Amino acid sequence: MYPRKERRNILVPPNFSLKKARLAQKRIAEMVIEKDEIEFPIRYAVGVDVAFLEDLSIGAAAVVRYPDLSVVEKETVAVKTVFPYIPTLLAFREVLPAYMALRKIKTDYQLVFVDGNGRLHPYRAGFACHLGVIIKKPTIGIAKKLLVGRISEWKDIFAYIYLDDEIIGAALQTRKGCKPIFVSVGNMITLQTAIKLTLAFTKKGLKLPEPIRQAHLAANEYKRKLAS
DNA sequence: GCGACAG
DNA sequence: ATCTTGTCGC
Repeated sequence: MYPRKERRNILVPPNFSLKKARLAQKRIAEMVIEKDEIEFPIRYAVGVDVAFLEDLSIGAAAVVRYPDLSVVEKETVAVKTVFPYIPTLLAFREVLPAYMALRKIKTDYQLVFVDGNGRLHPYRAGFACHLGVIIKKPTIGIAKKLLVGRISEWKDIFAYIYLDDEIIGAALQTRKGCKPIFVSVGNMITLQTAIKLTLAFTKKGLKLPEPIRQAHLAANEYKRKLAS
């Protein structure tokens, strides 16, 4: 039926159609704008992340100010999990909680960092593209593991990721002694700009860009609050 | 057919 | 992602 792991805490909805999901991803991939349509100068960037607790999906969003990288706002939400984790279909599981957390943000942000891939996806329609097309805002995908593609030659801390002779993302060793992170275009941005901004939003000595790191912390904070 | 596979 | 304490290294 669907890929990997038969032990899931949730089943695909009875009305789910893989064919339709792929068509949706194809449309999303076509809607992605790979041009810099960002409002410069960037003053605020928000990071979104999703955590899980039993049958709940916890969406978190954290706004970071540039260039000092201090946290100015954090919002969280909890909704019932409606879709299992299936590689390449991550967005169908996480977009709703991420979108709802983002909707609570009052700060006027110019950029969104998403915990997952953008174009670094077999159909060029990862979570960051999916969310980016929905909210019509510049998004950057940040993943901690490689989903698809091949890492080319490393040039210092940098290496492009190729898939079908096409550059779909980049690996960045943001911290010495750590595995790299994988950056890719979500929407309304260029890979080059996405790389520069990722580095600009990553604190020295830390691996992840601050918006993502803070969203992750906020999600876990809210999670243990619910658990207690 | 087999293995790989974001969070 | 989640289950979990201390511990090795820069």
